[in-house]
Amino acid sequence: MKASNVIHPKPKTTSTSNKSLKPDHSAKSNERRREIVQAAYQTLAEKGFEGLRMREIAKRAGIDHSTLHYYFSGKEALIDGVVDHIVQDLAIGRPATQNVEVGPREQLAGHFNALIRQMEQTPEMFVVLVELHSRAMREPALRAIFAKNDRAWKGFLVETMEAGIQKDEFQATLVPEVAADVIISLVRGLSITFAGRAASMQRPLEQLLHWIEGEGSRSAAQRARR
Amino acid sequence: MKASNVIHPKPKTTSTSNKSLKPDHSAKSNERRREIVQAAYQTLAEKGFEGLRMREIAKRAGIDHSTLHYYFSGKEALIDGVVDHIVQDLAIGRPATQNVEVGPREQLAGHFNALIRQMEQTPEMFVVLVELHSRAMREPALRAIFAKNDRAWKGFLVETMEAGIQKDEFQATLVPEVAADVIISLVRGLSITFAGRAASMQRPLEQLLHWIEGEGSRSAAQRARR
Amino acid sequence: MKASNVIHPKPKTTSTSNKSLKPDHSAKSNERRREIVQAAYQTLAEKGFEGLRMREIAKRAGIDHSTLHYYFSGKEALIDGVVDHIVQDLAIGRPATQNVEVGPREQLAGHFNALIRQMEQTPEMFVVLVELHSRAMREPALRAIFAKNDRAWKGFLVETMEAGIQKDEFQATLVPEVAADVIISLVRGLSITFAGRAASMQRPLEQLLHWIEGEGSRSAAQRARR
Amino acid sequence: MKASNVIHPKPKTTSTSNKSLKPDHSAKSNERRREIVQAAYQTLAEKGFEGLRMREIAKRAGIDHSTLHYYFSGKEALIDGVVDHIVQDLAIGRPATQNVEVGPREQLAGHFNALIRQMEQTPEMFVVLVELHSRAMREPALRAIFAKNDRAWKGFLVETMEAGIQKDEFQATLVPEVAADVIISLVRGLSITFAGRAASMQRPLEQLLHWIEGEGSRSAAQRARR
DNA sequence: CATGAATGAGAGTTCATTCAT
DNA sequence: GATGAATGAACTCTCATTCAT
Repeated sequence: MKASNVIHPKPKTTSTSNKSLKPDHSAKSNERRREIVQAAYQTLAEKGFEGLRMREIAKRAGIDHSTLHYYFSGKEALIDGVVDHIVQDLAIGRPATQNVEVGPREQLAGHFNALIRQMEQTPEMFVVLVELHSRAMREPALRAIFAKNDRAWKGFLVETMEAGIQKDEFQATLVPEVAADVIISLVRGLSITFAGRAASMQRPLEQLLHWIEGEGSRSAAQRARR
Repeated sequence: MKASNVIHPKPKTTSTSNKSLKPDHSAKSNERRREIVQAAYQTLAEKGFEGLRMREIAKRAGIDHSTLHYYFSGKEALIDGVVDHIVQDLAIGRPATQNVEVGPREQLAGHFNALIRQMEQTPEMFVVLVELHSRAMREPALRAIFAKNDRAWKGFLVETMEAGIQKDEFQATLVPEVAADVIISLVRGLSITFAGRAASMQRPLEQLLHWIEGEGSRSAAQRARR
Repeated sequence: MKASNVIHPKPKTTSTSNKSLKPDHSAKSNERRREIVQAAYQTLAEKGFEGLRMREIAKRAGIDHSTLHYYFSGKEALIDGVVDHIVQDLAIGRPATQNVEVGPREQLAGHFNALIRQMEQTPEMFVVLVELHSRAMREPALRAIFAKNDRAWKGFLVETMEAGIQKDEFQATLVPEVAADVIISLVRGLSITFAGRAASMQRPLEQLLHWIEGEGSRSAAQRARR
Repeated sequence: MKASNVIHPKPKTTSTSNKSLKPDHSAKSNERRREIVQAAYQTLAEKGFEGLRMREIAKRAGIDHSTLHYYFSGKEALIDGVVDHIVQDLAIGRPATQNVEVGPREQLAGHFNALIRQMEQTPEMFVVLVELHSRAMREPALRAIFAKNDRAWKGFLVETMEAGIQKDEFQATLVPEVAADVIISLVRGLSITFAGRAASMQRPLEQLLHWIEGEGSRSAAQRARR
């Protein structure tokens, strides 16, 4: 990188979510914005923030780089768009709440499997996530976004833990909040350690699940009996 | 026709480990190099790769930016220096092997505590590590360096696991390698999730330790008796 | 590890004739390119390659130096443009073939006069030519361009020599190819020796013409009779 | 080239011959200076002024680049040294005056042969000469040096012409000064056109010699008889 | 005498951004 | 709405030169 992105630092309006600058959300316009965000997302996955260039994003989106500035007021606004996009994907990919139809153990196992599948199918997502987490360490605004996201994730996990304990599927001594933290951070760490090798995440996650069930839990005992 | 001369004369040796280019450095010179790497390290922690500027590193090191090029052939070489530095620190901060004097459980607990302390005392280190891991996802050479580092770390953990199982301090059903993977990735994830809040890492790590000990292990039983 | 990103991303295609990179240029754009080449040409004449600076060329062309990079991908490409320009001028300033209307002797004399006039009117051209020939001694690609140009020039001269011999205007013993070599190199040498004093080239060129005619040639005899 | 030579243009003391700045010409010191000039000469031949770097010259001379500044006050002074060197070589390689022992025709033929041999043996010399002539077009001081050199060369040639005419070895109608100009410029031009192919210079020079002798001159007649 | 260290001016190049069309 | 042209600030890197040792 010769010239950097951060060239014109601008007043820095704490950024990260002052969207709504362009209120004319015609359907076509919104579609274009989505395409651009997608292009930015891919570029970010491949080059990182360090190598993220407006011109490349524009080219990938099939538009002129000037046109890009028509849809997004600047690089920061575009990055905000990418963050929004990924946060939405994250929300979609995660159960909003404990499903009463399936048991907690099954639910958690399903959650883990979903994560593994996602890493197999869209590995770029995890690359971008690490990139963003890295940036979040320096940008409070972004950190706040992830914190909020984590709270939602953790909420689901805590709910699942409590249900599991109650139904005697999980270890009784489990502290739901601590277990949720372990799950979140382990997944996060695994996506770095085993980047691009989703299959390798399986056994560690299984191990975690076993621990959560505990030796004497009903489900564990049942499975042992089988 | 090669129009202008010597514009970018570097053969570009794909770099990454042609250290020893400046082998016989006087003590003072080596000291300067260390200072510069330290400055680069701090700058990287604060600005990330995205905002890493030679001029700022130089200013931080208290030298002219061209002097910086006297010590390091270019930005790449300097970054290699930072990577070397952090990898060394990593090696130093980690037990090389299982200590026979203390029990495996104590050893592991000590390891976790050391990590927490390190995150309290040098939080930048973890910021830089995430930055580097992020970059490693795109750069095989860097990935290889971390892979090697992980192997050493995992080696120690596996050894500890085996010793713990043998001495009946750890769960007998434990698969040492899987447990080691869990530990490494959990620590990695925690350093992101709880960046700057080292204390919050404690309970998740304790939970992990309990799981590793298992309910019926001797040490757990002993501690329960007390 | 590729430390910094995109620092020198150019694949460096060894260049020299990847023209047509910007093929479909609007008339205005092409005009600008011509202006820039002209500015580069003038700067080269005044400062030589040694003192050729992108910023000065830009200033001379009345544009920002970064705009210059909009039209030419780099210094090399710009220099290639200058070479193209001068080679074209060279081709234009030289009869493509022997004109049947005028006699060979007259044709050659006219050629010499044209050269003298050109040196009077555009002395920079010869300065640039020497600069380029100097560079060609080290750059095979440029040498090839001049070799091609020389072949065309020599072709015309050989044709003229042959016609002159046949029409008994030139010495019968003349070896056309050798004479052509003499002409080309003498002109080249005169433009150095008498740089900026075009008039001084006249007598040497007349002497050469006399020698080519020879003592007993018809035209010489005729002129002597008059 | 990124940074240029001409970086610190300095008052420009019209340069080109203010030597004697370092009066302590101990034998050893003078020897060193000669070595450095030789190194600069070679580098100039290979890279041209455009690529001439003090550090490379120093390395080639086997000394530190700082030491080079001890022997030469700066780049300009060193270049002056190279010019002096080549001008001396030029003087040595050329008969100071007409040799009465051998006939003028023989003398001239010998002169041409000597030039061809020199181009075979030390082609770099001609590369450097073109480089210097190119620069002389922009630097009056250097131009003056070459003018002086040319006067000496021309003096010898005129003398030879006159002797040849008198002894009836050369064409009676020859104008010695014009013929001398032709010789000088032809040689100059040939060294460019046939750079690195000294043998190709032979026939053009023979042609010139024949013309100078003229058809009916005694020597030509004699040779024809043989 | 010689050198390692340091400097500063400036080079080519990049890139986000703006503006007129 | 879209684009080609233009900008300027900032970047990495180079090099002749100087200075303390």
